[in-house]
Amino acid sequence: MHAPLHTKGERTRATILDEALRIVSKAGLDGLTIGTLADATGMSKSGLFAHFGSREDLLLAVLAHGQAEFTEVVFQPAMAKPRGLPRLRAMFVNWLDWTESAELPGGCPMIGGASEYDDKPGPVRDLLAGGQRAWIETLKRAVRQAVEEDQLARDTDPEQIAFEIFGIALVVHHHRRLLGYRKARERALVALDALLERYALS
Amino acid sequence: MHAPLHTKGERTRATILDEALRIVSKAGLDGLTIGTLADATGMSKSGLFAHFGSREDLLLAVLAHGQAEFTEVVFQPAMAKPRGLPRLRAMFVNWLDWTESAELPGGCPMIGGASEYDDKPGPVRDLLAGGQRAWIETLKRAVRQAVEEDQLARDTDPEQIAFEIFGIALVVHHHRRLLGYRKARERALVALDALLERYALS
DNA sequence: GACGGAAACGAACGTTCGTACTATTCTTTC
DNA sequence: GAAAGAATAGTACGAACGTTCGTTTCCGTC
Repeated sequence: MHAPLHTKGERTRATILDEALRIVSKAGLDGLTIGTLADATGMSKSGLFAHFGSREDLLLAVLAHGQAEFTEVVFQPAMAKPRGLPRLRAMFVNWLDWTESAELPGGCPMIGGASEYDDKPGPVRDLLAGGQRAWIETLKRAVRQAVEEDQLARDTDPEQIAFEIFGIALVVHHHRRLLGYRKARERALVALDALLERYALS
Repeated sequence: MHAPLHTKGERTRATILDEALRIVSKAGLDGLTIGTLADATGMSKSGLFAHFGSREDLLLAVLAHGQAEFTEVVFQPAMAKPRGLPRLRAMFVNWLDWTESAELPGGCPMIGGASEYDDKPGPVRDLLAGGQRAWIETLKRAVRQAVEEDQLARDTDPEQIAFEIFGIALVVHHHRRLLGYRKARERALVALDALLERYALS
């Protein structure tokens, strides 16, 4: 799944980041403290701290780790699907799966981090925004390819679709996590189908 | 706008809550500390603290204050509109206005609080969830009335519409705040129109 | 198996957190 | 205007925060 990690430091660093991602998922970026992360990994604060040098660097490393996992779990499998709608649908479904993945007991760390850092300029916010912008571009590209493949109407607006898809994903996340809403996934698929139907070939 | 506040305590408590709501909007619920709130209001920590008795009670009071303002700014003006679609549209537009209101420099405190507390059971989460459930019910009621008024098809699914409307509001909030996306409002209105068009009378 | 560097530890720093107590100042009421 | 009570301030607390430092333990290499 990953390239082998030779040195001891790289291995523990990887396990730290795995654990940190889980904590961020549940407690948010603000909820990730050196002390609790040290306890969770069975390390000392100072031993763990030495791997990152500052808390901000830790946050950046955790988010980069999360983005890499997102790419691996959501994006790459979708790329195995045919261009256009099948790929777009796979991206969406994989995205929903990701947000309720067992390894993320508190939902997507990037979505959670977004609302925590949307008013805190700095590298963390920049990393989050960059990742999400890239993902939006990926969605738009899939829509454009669906137009090229004659699966959607030629006047389809990729950005509008990407915008609305993002909204569906956010409301699934929100309703399921805060409200315990069980029908979220089903409703999300209905919404996606309706959205794509809007731009169906006439 | 509000009932007059007789005692001094109630007045300072109100100004504290106003300031606290602004801080929560920008920094989140976790970002609201007794110390910073005391500084922002020009009070001492202990003097301010005495108004609430605990930090959790402070958070609950701030959220209740925010919910009351939401009702006043978003819900009540919409109730002045005719039943059905006009009212539903007003709810939506007022909601968007609310999230970019000048008094909320960091966006809607309830949306922000939702992702912070969706994995932290307790009174704060309960209050947030209760408020959002009530709002969803209000949206559904407006949709049902639109059906009764023969503005939407009889097989319209109010819950699906409320679900998707919530998603549009969330993505507006997200895109504008994290990504600085300027077209959010325009795209949201397009999305709402399309959503309602789906259930238009045939 | 010994050496050298990487990795982890333990203790302590200064700061801020929420909270508790006591004292002081200001409001309200007669 | 004085007494009573509410409202605010001052001080202190233990705990947790991120961070630094010197030391110790472990790993990889010759």
